[in-house]
Amino acid sequence: MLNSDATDHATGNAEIARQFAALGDPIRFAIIDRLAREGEVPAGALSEGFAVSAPAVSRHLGVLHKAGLVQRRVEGQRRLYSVAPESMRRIALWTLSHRAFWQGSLSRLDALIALEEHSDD
Amino acid sequence: MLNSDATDHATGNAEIARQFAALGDPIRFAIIDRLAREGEVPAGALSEGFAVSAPAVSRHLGVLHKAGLVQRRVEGQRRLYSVAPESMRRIALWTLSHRAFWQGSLSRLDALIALEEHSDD
DNA sequence: TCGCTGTTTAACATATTTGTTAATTAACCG
DNA sequence: CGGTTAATTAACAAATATGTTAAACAGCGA
Repeated sequence: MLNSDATDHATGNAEIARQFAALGDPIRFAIIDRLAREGEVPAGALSEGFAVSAPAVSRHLGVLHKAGLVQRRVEGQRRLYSVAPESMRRIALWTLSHRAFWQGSLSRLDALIALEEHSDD
Repeated sequence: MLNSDATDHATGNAEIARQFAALGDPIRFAIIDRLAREGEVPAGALSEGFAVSAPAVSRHLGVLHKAGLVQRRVEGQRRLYSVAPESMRRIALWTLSHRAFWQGSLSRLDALIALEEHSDD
């Protein structure tokens, strides 16, 4: 058991973990997936789309907003939500930093060899 | 409020959401990050690296295993854990499927993305 | 102003998650 | 066999998350 550095090697690991946690709920994941496809969607439309009450969706949106995954824009009485691009980029970057594990159909050993070969990133 | 299809448009959304949930815990995220860098690591070594007890790490590994994110190999009295490549690929593909949201601004990254450009959408 | 629509906050019950320590299982070695 | 190491499972407390309904807030328009 070491200090907290041991659980947080790279910069911003805690933040991306919180973003993954936000994406971990099926409803929130579906919300993000839908926003990424449809662009801006008002809260009310999302409530109709998912099988929980409007207050529940509202709080899910709050969680996503707090995690930095969505942006909110006020237009009249509606709140229009959309995906925050930077957050998606952060997640994509993380997957790319470990791309040796998913590029092609690599075995675990191949992945490690690939990691050795381009150790930059 | 529609039926459950509305919260699960694409195939396997529930599964990837569970994987995000597994990655959402800071310790589990750090475990995955470390396994992706180091390859196979026995449970005991992980326990030493993170600031919680061995049983706690063991259960985190169980969660990761159940979510399909890690593989377990028994060697003598040790259990060697490693990242399951397919799960990483699934997450990477999800980010790529929404790359319109993040590919805009990083030029060094654009080259990497260009390599994947032929694959989907 | 009043009522209507859109959305969030409050209050609360229930379920899940996470951590701890103690006990258990399994393999190794004298 | 008996002791030691490696890891998991059991039992339980505390914290967090999720859903509901009711109330509150805010903008729109007659």
